Amino acid sequence: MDIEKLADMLKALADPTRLKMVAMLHHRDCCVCEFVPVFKISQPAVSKHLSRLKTAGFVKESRKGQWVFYSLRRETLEQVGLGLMQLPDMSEELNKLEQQGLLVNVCCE
Amino acid sequence: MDIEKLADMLKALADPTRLKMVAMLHHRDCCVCEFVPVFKISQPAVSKHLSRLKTAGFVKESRKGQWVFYSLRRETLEQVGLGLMQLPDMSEELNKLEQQGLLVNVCCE
DNA sequence: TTATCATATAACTATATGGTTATGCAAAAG
DNA sequence: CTTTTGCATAACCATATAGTTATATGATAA
Repeated sequence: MDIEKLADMLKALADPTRLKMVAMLHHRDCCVCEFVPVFKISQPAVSKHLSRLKTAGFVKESRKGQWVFYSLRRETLEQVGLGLMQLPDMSEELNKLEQQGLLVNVCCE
Repeated sequence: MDIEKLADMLKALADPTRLKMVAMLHHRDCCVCEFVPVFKISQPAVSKHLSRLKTAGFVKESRKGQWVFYSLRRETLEQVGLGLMQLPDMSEELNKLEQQGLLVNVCCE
């Protein structure tokens, strides 16, 4: 995965409120008005957090009558886990450093 | 793992520069002055990123003469991966909602 | 000792982030 | 049709974040 994309997905998760939202959605789909009393923040704040999670691909929404329910896209969470285990190869950057003589060589280590 | 702690660790990773630093350290220990030409940011900026990674437990430092080399703490990365797979149980929060009659029940779904 | 190099920290700045209130719209209820 | 409920968006504000330059410190070189 592109490292900029991975960083953006991590940023979407890197907030206690959004992490707890994901944990709740692990149990059960939830609608916006159910999150409000749990986190004790305003409804627009909840909507913005869910929008952030949606943009990053962690949740999808579906309207049920007057409610909008959010559900977890578990495969996206797995992608992030995999992405962390398989970080992109940076050896080219290190090779460039070596060609420019910018690698530090410590004697007697 | 505590969800606040996990969020904080994710925040430390959720930056393209720091993610690339971790990827580089996956190959080889690096000192501060090696990162500077790779990321084209100032030396203090590099130091601050490394300090953030260190506080979160992702790297450790060791002085080698005049240089300070940073190395990866791979077990911390694994902890984060595990933490994402085993998010804390939020069923208690859902039970509270149910007791308060705040769970939405959609008919005919 | 003095000068230089590598690094860390302090002070500052611009932008990102997470919250708020106000408001508009869609769906359900009266 | 009118009112109410649930949600999203806009505008705004305070704090966090990521960069900068200036400077202090520790280790090496002269």
